[in-house]
Formats: sequence, C-alpha cells, structure tokens
Amino acid sequence: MSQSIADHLNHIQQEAVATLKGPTLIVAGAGSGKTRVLTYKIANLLYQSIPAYQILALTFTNKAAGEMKQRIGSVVGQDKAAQLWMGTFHSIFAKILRFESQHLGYSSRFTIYDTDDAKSLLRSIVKQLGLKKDQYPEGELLNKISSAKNNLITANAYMGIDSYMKRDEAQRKPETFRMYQMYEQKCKQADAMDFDDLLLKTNLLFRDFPEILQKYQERFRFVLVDEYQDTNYAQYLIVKKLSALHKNITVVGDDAQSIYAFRGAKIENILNFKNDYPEHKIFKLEQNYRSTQNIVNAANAIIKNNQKQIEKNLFSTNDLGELVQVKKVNTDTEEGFVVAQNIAEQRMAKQLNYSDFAILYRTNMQSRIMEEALRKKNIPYKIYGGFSFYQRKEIKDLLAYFRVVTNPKDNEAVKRIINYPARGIGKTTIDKLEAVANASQMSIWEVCTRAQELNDINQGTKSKLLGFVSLITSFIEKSEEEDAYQVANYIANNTGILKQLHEENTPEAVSQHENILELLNGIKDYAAILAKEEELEVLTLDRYLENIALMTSQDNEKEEDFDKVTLMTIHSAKGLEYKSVHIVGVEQDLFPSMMAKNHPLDLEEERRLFYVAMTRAEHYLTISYAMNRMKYGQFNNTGPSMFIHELNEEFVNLPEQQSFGKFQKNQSFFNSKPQFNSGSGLSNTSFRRGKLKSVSTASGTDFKASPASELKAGMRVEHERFGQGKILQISQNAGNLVATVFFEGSGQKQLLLKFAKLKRLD
DNA sequence: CTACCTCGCTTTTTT
DNA sequence: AGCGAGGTAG
Repeated sequence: MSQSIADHLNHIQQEAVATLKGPTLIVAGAGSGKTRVLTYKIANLLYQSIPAYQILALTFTNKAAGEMKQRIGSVVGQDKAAQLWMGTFHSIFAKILRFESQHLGYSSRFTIYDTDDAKSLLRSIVKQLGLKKDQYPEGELLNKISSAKNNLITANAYMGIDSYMKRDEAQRKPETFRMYQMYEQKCKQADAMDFDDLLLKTNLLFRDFPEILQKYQERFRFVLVDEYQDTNYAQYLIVKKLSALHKNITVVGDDAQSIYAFRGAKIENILNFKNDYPEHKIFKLEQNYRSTQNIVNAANAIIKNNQKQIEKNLFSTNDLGELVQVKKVNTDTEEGFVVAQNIAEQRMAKQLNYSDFAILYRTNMQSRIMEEALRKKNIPYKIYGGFSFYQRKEIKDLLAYFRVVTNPKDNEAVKRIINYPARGIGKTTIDKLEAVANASQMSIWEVCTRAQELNDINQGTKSKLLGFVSLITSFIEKSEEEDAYQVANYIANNTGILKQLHEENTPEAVSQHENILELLNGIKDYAAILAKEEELEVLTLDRYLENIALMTSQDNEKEEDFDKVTLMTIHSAKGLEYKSVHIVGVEQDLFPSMMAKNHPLDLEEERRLFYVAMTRAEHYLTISYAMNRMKYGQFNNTGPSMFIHELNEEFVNLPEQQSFGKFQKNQSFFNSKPQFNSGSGLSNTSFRRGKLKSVSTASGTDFKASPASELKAGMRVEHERFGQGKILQISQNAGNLVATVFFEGSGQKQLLLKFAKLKRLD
C-alpha cells in the first residue's frame, strides 16, 4: 500500500485495505468511512498491478457507483478507473446478459421493462385470460412474481412450490402461477427482461452454462460488494458463484443498517458470511467520524436492543456535542411549527446553511405538514426522492419510440406510441391487434406490418396502421446509419411530438417541450462523455437506451436546489449525512410498538430504521413525536414510540424537562382543539410522481388546476375546498410562485401555484 | 370525452 | 383527509 493511501486511514481501515486476498468481511458501522475503505482497497489493487478489468465492484445505486468511480479516479487516474467493472448489480449483469444473450434465447438488444411496463403487461394478461382485475391486481401479481424471481423460482418451478400454491389457493387466486407463466413467456416473446430478470437470468446462465460461469470466474479475480446487508438471494448467489474460483471476495456492509427486507434483502447474507467462508477475515470499522459522541451513544442505545446482529461497538472521538433533543408536541401541526422554528433558530445560532438540515420521516405522507410549516416561515426546502426525469410522460413517450426502433417486438412500447401523437388508431383497433397477436404468437408490431391481411379492420384504419409501420421503418433505417442524437432528434421532429407541444403553448406543454429538448441535449452530452471515456466513436440508440433503462432519480439535482432544507423518508436518507437532522413523527404506530395489525412489522428492522435516521446527524439531532395526529381523516391519540423509551438520559434531553420555550399558550396550535390542516394545495405524493393533470376534489369532482401563467393579482378564483376568493398578490417563495389569496370563507391563504387547485372565475 | 359521483384504500423503494 | 379507480349520465 502506498504511503499516501495509508495517511488517510486509521489502523483497522489500513488493514482492511491492505488485505487483498481471500474472503473478507468489512463490517462498517455508520459513518465509519466505508466508502473510503472500499475506494482505497480498489485503488490498492490497482497499485498492485491488478488489471482494472479483473476487478468487479457491485453497488446498489448508480449514485454510489458513480461517486466511488470518481473517488478512485482521483486516486489512480480517471482513465484507469473507467476500466473497472463497477456499477449496480442490475447494470453489470445486464451488460453480461447482452453479451451472452443467445444462450438464453434473447437477442443482445433485449428491452428492459420497467415497473410500469411490467404492470401494463400483467394487466393485459389478466384481460386476455378473461379474469377480473380486482381478483388479480397487477401490483400484487408483480410483487409475487418479483419475490419468486428473487428467490430464483421460475414460472414452472412456482407450480411445484407448495407454500406459494397454497397461499394463492387460500387467497382465492389460484391462477397466479398461470399469470407468471404467461408473463415469462410474453417477456421472452417481446425480447424483454424486467429488473428481476436481470438477476434471475444471470443465475440461470451461470447454472446452466458452467463454461460461461467459469469464464467470468476467471475474469473477475477480485469481487467487491457494497451494502452487502441489502443483497437478496439472487444477488447473493451470483456473488457467491462468481467468486468461487479465486475466493477474493470482499463484502462491505452494516447489519445494523439493513432496512430493505420488504423488498427481499436478507440480513442473513451478512450474518452468515462467516459460515459461507470459514477461512474469512473480518474487519470491524467501529470508529464513527461523522457524529458527535452523544449522537453515536444515543444511537447505540437503540440498536443494542436487537438480538440479530454482529457484535460491535461504534464509538466517536469527536466532541461530546449537544444532547440529542426529544420533543413532545400536542399535534402534528404543532410539530411542524416546532421543527420549522428550531431550524430557523439553529441556522442563526450555529451559522448553518439550509442545506445542512434534513427532516426525516417514515412515510411520504408526512412531508405535507412539514412543507406547510416551512413555507409559513419562508424556509426553502426540497423534497428528495420520488420520481425522476425519466419517468415523466413526455420522456417515456419519446423513449418508447427509441425502444420500438431498437426492438419492434417490445409490445409495451408499441402500445404506448401507436396512437401518440394521435393518428386515429383507437382503443378498439389496439384491442383487436392485441387479440390477433395473442392468437398467432406474433408481436403487435408484426401484426401491424401485416395489417393488409386482417379481416375485421376497415381499410381506413389499415392504411393508418401501415402509415405507422412506414414511419417506424424509416426510423429504423435512420438508426442503422446515424448516431443516437441524430436519430432521436429526427424522431422527435418527424413524429410531430415537438410540433404539437409547441403549438399547444400551455405552460404544461411548454415544460414538456423543454424536457424533450433537455433529453435530446442529454443524449448529445452523454455521447461526448462516452466518446472520451471509452473511445467509442458512435453512440448508437440501443447503447443509449441500455444506459437510460437502469437510471433513476437523484442524479439530476438542480442548481437552484443548492441551499434548501431536505425532506425525505428515512429509507432514502441512507448513506447521506447532515449537520442537523430532525426525525419527526416518532410515534407508536409509525415506529410501531405492538400496534400494527395490517402489516406484520419486523420490530428489529424498524429499530434499524430509526438507527439509520439517527446516525445521519453530524452535530445536532432532534427527535419529535406528537400526542395527537390526523390519520385517515381521524384525529388519533398516540404517544411516543417504544424506541423513545430506549433512549438514554445521559445523551438525550427527554421531553419531561422540556418547556415550550418562548411559544405562548394562546397560539393557535396549542389549543386543545386540533387545528385542521386542510392542505392548501401543497405538493403531495401524486404530484411529486409527476401527474399534474386534473385532480380529484374532496367531493370527487374533477377540478382542473389553472395554468399559473393565467393567474394574476386581483383575479377572482375558486378553490376546491376554500371556496371563492380573490388573489391579493403573486410572489416568489423559495423558487416557487406563491399566490396569496383571500377567501371569503376561510381568510387569507398562501398557495403554491404549481400545485394549487384554483379555477378562474371570470 | 367530460363532469360528476361513489367507494375503497391508506409503509418503506432501487433497479 | 386525500387520493385514485371506476361507474354513469349527458
């Protein structure tokens, strides 16, 4: 190991980095420099003249992979780092599957179905079998299929699994296995794999073609896995098989931070590592560099109550720091107020930026109240997580064209665009096409190309179908000679999508238009980066798609978001750190005791979740719970989560001693009568997921949001709940347009314009 | 296709 | 409460 590397590491970290051979488990406590160790270990391998292409490093998110590549690059040089096999499980094995696709009966250009595609396919299967969709909801089906796949149960194997069949029988859903069979079959016909297939098929490939497994075993002399506690069975087995020859496997993780059991993660993978590899070495990174002693000690007090864990002692030699604050409040509204107040005060007193703060909650629902409180205090915030650029409708539409061009058998993509923009191919025609396709084992595309032979479709429709075919064919021809950007640009222009959006000229259409241009620019940029990194002269459309299919949110942080308080679920906070963290809603039923009935909850996992939340904080940690909270429209009495009782007074300022400071009893939120928090049209989950269309009001009536550009001060408007009122002013707040409206019924309100459900009255 | 209404549901989420 | 799926009337 070079001296410069050693300088940056503590003793145990150094040993872990210096140990290159053999199975190695690095138990990395929260904030213990896990990424640093992994980074330097890989750098060290490269220093020892191990060729970069012999190193396989697997992560869970693109972000983690990107960051690590960057950091390794800054140690050993970016060109060398670029040759590493580093990426998410899904992206690495998609790459391998494309290379070996012929063994599995797939083409190398197979499509990757996202969750929407998978659900849509399942919906059409349920329909084709003539079953009711309330008996077979596609989400539930997909969950079953997904978890079967994660356990390497193929459709045919499913029938032989007693527990599955009995479960389906008991649920009166005996056809489930048939759906799985058809789903599998149709994916294959469409030359498509879903996310879980990428792992399942890799396993099948390695199982059925030992010589291929051997090839990759020989190639990857060193295998490293990040966040090992989050691997599922399929991932575990791939890793195990790949490293079976050289046994140079390094896994890094923290059992105390395993919070993804609900999607198949097996904490046992990390707990049993020592049994899987009796000759293993283990390193425990126990020094936390992130947090104050009080925070680390308080978090330890929680996690020590778990039975299932690897013994370790996380400690900090940082300052003692302030006591962890636990705040008890009356209502959820008051909690919002207290948190917002606390952020404002801490920011001034400790000279912090807004971006040093995070508010963490268990469920997305809980963001609403926090948002409202922050806006009232003019504190800028951003909501993290949820949905990405690539999930926007206009982007998915354009991407569907790309998909059809690279793989016309991709039925889900064909269905998406066959009548977009509208070209007179209606639902009835599509249903007929699908029926013919099902009956003849052809793809919808193939049926379209042979439209002339169809019987019960009239000549007009036939020529429209053939028009569609020749349009796509022209794109395919284009894609054979030009690069991704040129083809994409050609498609955007020649389908009329851009033109249509341009002419529509509503704010929504303008933004969609911009997004499409942004996507096109993104392709250009990506081509430039690739050309540099991999000396690839032309970025083809299929190469581009491959990259985009496994992409999600997070990467596209906007610059206007730089100094804002971050709001997110605890799950999405994993791996992040903030100077000041507020954990809100730490109540009985959210951080549950025995109260959960509908969902069986794993108490230990909930505790780990709380632990993850606490260890995000560097200097200041505030935990709050409300004694009363609105839930499902009802005001519920609640109380502190049992985890609050596990906190130790030595490190924590518990609420018994807490006074409400300078707040006056007569302030509205202290009234015993709950303040009903009739949401002022703020962002909520569905808006964040990008569905900004007509919305359903309390009475269920569709209520169109007025385009912001049409609203002006002085205008009379109607709100779905507040009734009629007058706009006093429109102003800018935290980068958002905010209308101040005086409502006759309920007085003055501030509404976030991009979400406000306002109707013009004139 | 839109407007309106009724009803049922309500943890976490990456790829 | 807040949302969305889905039905019905026009």
